Amino acid sequence: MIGLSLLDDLNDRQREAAETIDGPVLIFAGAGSGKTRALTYRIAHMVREKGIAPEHILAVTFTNKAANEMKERITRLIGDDARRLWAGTFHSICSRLLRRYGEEIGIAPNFVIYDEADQTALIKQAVSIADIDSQAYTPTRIRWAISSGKNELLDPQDYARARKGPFDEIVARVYSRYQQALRENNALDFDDLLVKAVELLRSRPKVLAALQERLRYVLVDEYQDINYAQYELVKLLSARERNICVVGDDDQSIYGWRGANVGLILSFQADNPNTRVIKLEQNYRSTQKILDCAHAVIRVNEDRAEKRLWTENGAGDNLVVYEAVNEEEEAAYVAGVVARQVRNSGTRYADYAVLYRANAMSRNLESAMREKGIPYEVVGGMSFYDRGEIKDLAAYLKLIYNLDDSISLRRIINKPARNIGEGTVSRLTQLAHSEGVTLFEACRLAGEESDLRKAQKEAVLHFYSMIRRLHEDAAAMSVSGIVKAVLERSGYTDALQASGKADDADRVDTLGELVTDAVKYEQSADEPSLGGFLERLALLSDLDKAEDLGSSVSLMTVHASKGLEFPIVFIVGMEEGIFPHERSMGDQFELAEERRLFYVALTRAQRMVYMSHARGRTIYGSPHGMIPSRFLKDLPPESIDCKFDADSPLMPRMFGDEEAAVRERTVLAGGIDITDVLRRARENSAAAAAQRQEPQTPPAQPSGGETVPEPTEAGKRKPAGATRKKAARSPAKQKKAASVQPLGTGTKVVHEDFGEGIVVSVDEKGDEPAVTVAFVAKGIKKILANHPKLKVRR
DNA sequence: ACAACTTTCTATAAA
DNA sequence: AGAAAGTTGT
Ligand SMILES: Nc1ncnc2c1ncn2[C@@H]1O[C@H](COP(=O)(O)OP(=O)(O)OP(=O)(O)O)[C@@H](O)[C@H]1O
Repeated sequence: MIGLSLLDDLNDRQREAAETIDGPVLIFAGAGSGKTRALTYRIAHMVREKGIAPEHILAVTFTNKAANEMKERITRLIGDDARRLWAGTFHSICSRLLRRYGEEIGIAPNFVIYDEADQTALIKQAVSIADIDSQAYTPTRIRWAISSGKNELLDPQDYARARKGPFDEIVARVYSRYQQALRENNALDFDDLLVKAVELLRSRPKVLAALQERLRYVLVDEYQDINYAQYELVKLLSARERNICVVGDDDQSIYGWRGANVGLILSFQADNPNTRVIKLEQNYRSTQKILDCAHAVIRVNEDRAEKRLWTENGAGDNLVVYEAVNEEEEAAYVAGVVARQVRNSGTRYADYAVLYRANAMSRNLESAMREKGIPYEVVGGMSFYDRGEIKDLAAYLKLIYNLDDSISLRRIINKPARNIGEGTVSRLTQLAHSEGVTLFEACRLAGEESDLRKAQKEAVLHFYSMIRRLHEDAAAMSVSGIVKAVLERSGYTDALQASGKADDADRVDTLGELVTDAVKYEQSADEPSLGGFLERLALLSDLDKAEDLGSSVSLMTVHASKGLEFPIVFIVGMEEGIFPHERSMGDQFELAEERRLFYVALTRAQRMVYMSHARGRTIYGSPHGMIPSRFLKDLPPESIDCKFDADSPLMPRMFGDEEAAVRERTVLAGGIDITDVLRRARENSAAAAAQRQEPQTPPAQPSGGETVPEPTEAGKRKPAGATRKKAARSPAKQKKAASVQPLGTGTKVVHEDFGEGIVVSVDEKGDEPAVTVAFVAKGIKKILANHPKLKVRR
């Protein structure tokens, strides 16, 4: 439909990237410069103009959602051929590879994928057998160590050889047992998917050759966050044709903690002779002020490739830094701004994202959103798929799919209660050991002859035949049919319904949703299968799992927001110990990564950013005083407005006895000196006041109007969340919004009844913005910002 | 074996 | 504060 103008949507540099299809290409550029778009169009161009069959192209993305959206966009550009493209995350691609070719290296095609909880459970077993002090060496720490070993492609022997201390010694021992246990369970953990895929390609030249023949063009997005195993995989696959195009930004490397190595993108050019390096400098996403702030933050880091971005989008509004009393008030502020803007400024809920450093911080935000009736969607954290009942159901499915999976078996053998307790399970384990059979087979043996009591024998045998029958029947059933059969035959639903508790009724509903999920899967998958469904369950990213971002406010971690964009972004919890996180504060490298993370957060925004920090916060149930994040200090003062809330009873004191206020607040904050907060607040109020004197200064309240960059195309990795046109606003709304504009902290005002005064704070929590004004004659009063008797004093 | 109660631990980030 | 783990009584 686009004809010859396919590449018209690209600038010159992007077009160069899209047209250079042979040999190594590195697209290296800052945030929002159109890297992903260049990649997408490059694929379309290859198929459409260069006649390359889509099945010869492999595109690796960071989430499956990104892969699907890329496919969809390419489908729009070139038609249904795009469906034959290979696109996905490293993990899903490896999983598919191993299902197909895994037997070559001894992996049965019905392997199951172990998630973190399964891994930890397995390590616990390995640790207990190995008689290791599990106090000093927690399963979690060992899991981390094993995982980082795997990311470097170290097998247990390599790990033992490279050990550096007593901890590594233990890890090496556990690692070896752990791998043994995985084999016995016919399971792979997340990291194994990569490790085994590399092993396959390295050791089976025929398989490698077949894949190289098929995958002649390899493209990788977000290359700054790949680990060594992934690097090796890409290298192997692209070794023959050497048509490898990678895209990334060293400033956005935020996954070092899980083994990603930013050096791999920095050395790409050296690694691949004749690499064409393409740098993109025009930013299409954000306002100049957002870019200024982002650059001011990231330039502090050393050892980075300097990239200066420019934009035609205009300056935009000043970014806002809000000081909240505590986390609740912070959340109320966010919800208040959203509610008011959606009401008054013609924005939509989907235009907003609230970003935070840690998943646990979503709680307050959620309740604030609920309170104001704002639709929201939490990405990641404790989601649908993490609920106990879903994991139970998944465990049933895994066991039915792979009868060797003892971890899943243990999980559900007594769910619902079947009178098979811990004691019985450990007897079964012993039996399995002594007879050299799987735990599942041990159930059958135990039912025939063993020292179990009659009731237990029957229960175990009954469980065995139930699973056995499901396993056999599954072959002829649809995925949703299997799911339903499990729920019925296991008695799981019955038990929940019989309990009569409200929570359990909710659980029944949740399980019903998984049935729906299975039906949807059947409809969308090319060849639906239980294995495919389980793979999806295991490998979907948090972002993939989230639904309906198109009509709600998105709540997610900064990590999850990578690659996305939103018109308006909130970044909450800008405090020392939170962002940067205290566990990163002791290490320069980790601190630099925290800074990059903040850079990523800022650069998600198209037209407005609100940052907030709380003076106090409840952590582990007890109150803590918080210091504003060091990153806030790096923001250019001329591009930000600071606000704080005078409703806190302490604030007015600042105008009288400031020292007392400081003392009082120091106590409030748990003994931590917050003088710095006050100093900064004063400075910024003064700066803001000074700025407001100048006529051309944009208003503090984002109007959703003039400075808004043009709406994006159907929208990046965020389908329905595109920006609204400004023309849609009614004159009445415009007038209303306009009258609110100039009242920021420090503004001098005059009131018909109260006389002259100065704005002490702006309250955005309510539906209508209110200001607290210190009147010279009448003292401090709180008034609606658009009150007709209130005027700005020139 | 299991429900109800008490104590301890927890919250980086994620496929 | 809330979840997980541990403990007690039936
Ligand atoms: N040539 C262009 N003309 C107009 N808009 C563009 C152009 N290229 C990209 N854009 C828009 O700019 C925004 C950012 O593009 P894109 O997501 O591709 O950037 P990116 O470099 O991948 O960003 P990030 O580094 O954050 O992942 C998108 O909304 C995209 O539609």
